Amino acid sequence: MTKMTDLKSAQALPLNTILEGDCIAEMEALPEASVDLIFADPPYNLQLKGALHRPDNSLVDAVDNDWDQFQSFQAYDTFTRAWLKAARRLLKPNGAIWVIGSYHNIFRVGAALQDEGFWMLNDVVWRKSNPMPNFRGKRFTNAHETMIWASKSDAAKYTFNYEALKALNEGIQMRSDWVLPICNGGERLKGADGQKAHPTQKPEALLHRVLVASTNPGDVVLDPFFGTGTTGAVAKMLGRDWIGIEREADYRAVAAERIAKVRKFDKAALETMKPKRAEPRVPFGQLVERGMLRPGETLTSPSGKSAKVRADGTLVGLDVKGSIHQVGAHLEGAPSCNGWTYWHFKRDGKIVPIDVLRQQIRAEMAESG
Amino acid sequence: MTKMTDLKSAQALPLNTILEGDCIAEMEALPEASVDLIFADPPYNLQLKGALHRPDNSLVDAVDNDWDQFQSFQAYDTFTRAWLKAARRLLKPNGAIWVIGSYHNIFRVGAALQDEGFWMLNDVVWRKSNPMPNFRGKRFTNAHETMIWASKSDAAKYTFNYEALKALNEGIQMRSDWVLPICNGGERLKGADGQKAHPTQKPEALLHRVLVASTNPGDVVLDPFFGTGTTGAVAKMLGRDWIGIEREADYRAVAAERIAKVRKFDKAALETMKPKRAEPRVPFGQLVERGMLRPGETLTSPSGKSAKVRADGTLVGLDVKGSIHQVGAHLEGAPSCNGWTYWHFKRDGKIVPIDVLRQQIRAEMAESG
DNA sequence: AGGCTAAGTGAATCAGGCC
DNA sequence: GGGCCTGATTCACTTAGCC
Repeated sequence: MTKMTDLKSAQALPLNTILEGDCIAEMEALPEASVDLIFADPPYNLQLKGALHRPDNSLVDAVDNDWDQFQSFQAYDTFTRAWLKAARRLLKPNGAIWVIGSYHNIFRVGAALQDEGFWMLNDVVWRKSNPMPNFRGKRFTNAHETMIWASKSDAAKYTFNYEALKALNEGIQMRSDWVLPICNGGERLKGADGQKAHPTQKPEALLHRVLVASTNPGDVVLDPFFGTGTTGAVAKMLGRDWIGIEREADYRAVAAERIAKVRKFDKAALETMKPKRAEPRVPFGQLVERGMLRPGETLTSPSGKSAKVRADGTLVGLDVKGSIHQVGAHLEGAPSCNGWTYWHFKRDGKIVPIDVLRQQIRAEMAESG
Repeated sequence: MTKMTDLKSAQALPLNTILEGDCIAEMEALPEASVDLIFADPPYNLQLKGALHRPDNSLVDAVDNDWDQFQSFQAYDTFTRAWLKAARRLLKPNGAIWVIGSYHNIFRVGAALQDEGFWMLNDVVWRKSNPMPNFRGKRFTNAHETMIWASKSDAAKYTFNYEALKALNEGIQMRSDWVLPICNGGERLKGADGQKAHPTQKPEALLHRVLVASTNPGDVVLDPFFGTGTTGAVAKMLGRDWIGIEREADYRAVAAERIAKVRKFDKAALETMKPKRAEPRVPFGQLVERGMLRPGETLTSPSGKSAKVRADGTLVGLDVKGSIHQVGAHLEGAPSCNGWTYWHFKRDGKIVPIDVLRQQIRAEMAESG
């Protein structure tokens, strides 16, 4: 049974834990096709040539960690392709991946994603509302980072909570550029020495939007470059399961402590706006069977077309017969037509769309469970 | 003498003309190290599978030209590396290149640039103020394109007119994300049939900013994918010399006619380039993403109503869910409601309207420009 | 002229379920 | 998996047309 296999894979997964070690080896040890989403913030391979000072001569605390050093583009590519391959194996067929980077590495990552068979869905720009300025006046303020969102393949039925994102954006569909502040203030984790615990901690708001957009409650989210665990913290809040992989003990310790403090949001708060497709399908014929519309009754369209209802739930127009959608499309010369909103009938002297009858049936269904 | 060599090369250049033919062959025929800047808008290699209709059933006029078709990523890469190699040969040692693209091609272009020895200076995001929406609700609105700005090598003393850009941006350092409208209206070139002359004409404002930033008057600017000649038109306005290369006779004809009409710089034109500074819209969902309000938290109204916040920035009340405005209006039995002033939350023991949080975000945004 | 409404359009990798 | 059918889905801006 498929269900049992799923269950077995799920049980084998070390959910809601931080794995220690190299992400490639750790991913290879996990069961294939077991993860719904991967969020990855890999090393950026910054090519910094020396210390950078602000105009007031203070030193900029740049990323100079060992884990960000690669000998060449080729070495970086080899590393990138290896972890992407391991990541792809882990994803369920309908799974997806997000990778974030800057101009130093994102183009190599993007090309590798395509070469490995991922299917790009969007590139999303995180537009920082408070970036570090360019102190020397030699370039544009580096005010954004780029995220790539890709499904496992071009055939994948990836998750996208369109209505929820549209709600987040007050009724307008969400764009590919997101304006969000960088992570600082109380959210920025500090070590015992008061220094920032991780040089590139991502803001929780960014992960919130990523996870609301592309996962559902109960999904498994894996982050192979876990760092201080922003992915895990937000996943926990949102009722998603998570797995982190991190090499550095210091980061693991900070992440574990951080996530332990996180409270999950109430179940009701996790519900988001749902698409219409999620509602039960009501065949048009049911309206006729139930006597809401009589065979022989005439339906009309806003454009002045008309057709008659038949006993089997089909319509017949001037030179056409078929479903409410087919007849509407034919009469309009359109490639398709939503008959529910196209066709109208008369009730109490008013012209109303037949969709109100469908809504009536759906309301009844909801009441009776 | 270096000066003489420069002069000789410059004289051999076919300045302010459109060369006909394949850009690789044409570039190879020009003298090396003779060009100050290259602006390239190569084919994006869109992989469209079928017709797309808008919700009103009208057909989207997609880019399906032959010149955008490639057999595979490998074929696209071969093409890309060939023209980049020819372009690099043409550049003076301190020259630079801009390439524009979308997620379909820009990652491959970026990786190839690095592999060919170009040195990335910035990636710049063109945020379209009026992009085409995603009609099926399957992805984020594809609301931006990416430009890469790179010098010929990491040793190049490239041109960057920092102060001019800062002035263009009202005294604030220019960022790597530029908000500009797409090219339409009177600027959009039409053919004799009234149809758009080119499917992907770029706005002059974009080229204006590129050329002001990275060239000086008298510099030579080459565009190997000239199209309808936006680069040439803006270069002429700004007193730069230009060279275009274009395969298609139709495009060449339109471009030549267009550029002939252009007059050199007119100060009034600069005024239109200034970004608008309207009060930014802040979706309520951003308060949730940013952790200013917690999913599950209760909001109250002065009239004693209450509702709970959900993870997607919608509210859920007794028998209603939706935006802060919708739920407020419903609970009051009013036709509309300003949720920002209607809903309140508790902070430091005091009841305050959620609008204070919006003001807080706007203050942050104002600081960052 | 001016104000209003309707129609048109832009680099797009744009469906899902059932039989 | 293929074929067939249902039915869900858009934002900002420009231009044309009408009053």
